[in-house]
Amino acid sequence: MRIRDTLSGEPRAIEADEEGVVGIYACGPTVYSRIHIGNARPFVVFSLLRRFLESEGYAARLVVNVTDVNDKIYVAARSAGVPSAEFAREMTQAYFADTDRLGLGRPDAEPLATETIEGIVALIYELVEGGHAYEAGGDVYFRVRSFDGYGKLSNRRTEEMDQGEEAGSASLKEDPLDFALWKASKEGEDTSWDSPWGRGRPAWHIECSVMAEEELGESFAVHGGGADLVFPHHENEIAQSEAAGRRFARLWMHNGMVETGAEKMSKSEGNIFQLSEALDRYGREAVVLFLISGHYRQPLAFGPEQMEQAVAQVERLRNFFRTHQLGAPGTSEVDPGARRELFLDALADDFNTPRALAQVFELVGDANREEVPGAAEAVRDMLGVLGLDSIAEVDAAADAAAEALLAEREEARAAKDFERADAIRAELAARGWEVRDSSAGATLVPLAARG
RNA sequence: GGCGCCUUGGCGGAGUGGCUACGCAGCGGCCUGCAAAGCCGUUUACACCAGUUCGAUUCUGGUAGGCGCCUCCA
Repeated sequence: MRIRDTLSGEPRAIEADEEGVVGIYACGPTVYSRIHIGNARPFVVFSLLRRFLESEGYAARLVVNVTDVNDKIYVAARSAGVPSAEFAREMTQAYFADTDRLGLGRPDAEPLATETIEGIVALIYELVEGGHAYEAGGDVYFRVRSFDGYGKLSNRRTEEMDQGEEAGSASLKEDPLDFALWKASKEGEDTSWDSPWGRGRPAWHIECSVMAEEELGESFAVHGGGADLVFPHHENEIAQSEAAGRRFARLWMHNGMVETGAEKMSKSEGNIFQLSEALDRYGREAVVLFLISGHYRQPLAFGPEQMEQAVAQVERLRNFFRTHQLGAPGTSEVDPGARRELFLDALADDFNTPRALAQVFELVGDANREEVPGAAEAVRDMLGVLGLDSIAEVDAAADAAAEALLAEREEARAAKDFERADAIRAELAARGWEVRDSSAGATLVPLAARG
């Protein structure tokens, strides 16, 4: 299993630790609003990466944090008129509910920043003791120039960094490059904790350094997240953890952005499409399929047309299972096992999901042409690795009224009363059923959900 | 301005120094009472300009355009 490592810029093997565990830490959301399709991409990518690794025999452990204390949460809570802790709790629950609907299971651990305060304070204290951080007016800042490796992940040099920030404001920093580890409690902030530097709360980056270590140890296999986190978030995590003597992540993996039009979907751009709405309109299979229809590192275009395509692809796969049963007899030149190997090879090669999906569709096409023993099993297994084996499930049985109409239509057809038969077909369509005639008789299929 | 990435057929989106990616949509056909599903065929795809090469969409250089990060962001 090789993944393109952001730090070295090269494909590198994923290395399990001594216990044989592949620890994966993926940055989760800051819960100040419902998550959108773009936020769902890393959730899907890393959930499926864990799934694939497990299917390959690794013991994978996925940790996805929730950042539930943050400036934006204070702001959003205030405008919602509720205490920020309560607001964060509600949004965290909404995040769990929304991602549950993707049907990919939960990460193995989902730590909250607010439940990691003790460890956060301890690490900051350690950094201060080691000379890598300093207290100033109740805040604590990381001393960037004390860490030689700063900039190695995002390929920036400290000399070239924009230092013009906070022009005019009375910064307490020794150096404009320094970033906050701990922030003194301010007016209007209704959550705070005791620390050696007074009441306050953690700044943005520090919680991930601590949570990753608490859940996965001082060194772990993969650290992931959206490409927009490379700088400063992940750069700062490296600085915090490595300055404190940790080996930290052995490989960095970043997913590209979901774009609408030609722009990144982001809450600040206002061009968002909520995950829950996408699930309502297109169904979980189409949403998951859409999110893996492009390589994880590339930007991915989102739009109604793209989602309709995903719905149509799901339908094609579903139709395959409607007409191809498991345990099909016969012989064929087509080797489903070989397809499955190519599918797994594609995933093992920098998690190339579009290439893997092409193998699925190749086999579906082959088996639609001729009966291929084992094809249905292989397709279902491949989809299973991608969390999409629900597509193989048989349709819910039609209700009695629909079945009666279908029988009536069969009678009309037998009597060559096609006008009547077509009228019944329209009636069934209005009830959500599509009639499909075949030599084996007519069947009812649920109409596909379309946006 | 700095760093990184991208430009593939109507759309989405892989990939490769010479061999049909795949899917969606359109068109024609087969099948069908008609449809649907499925199958077959189909519209000379690789931004532009040079260079390397027997041969480049694939490598190198440049041009144009676009995106991301540099401030909160998956």
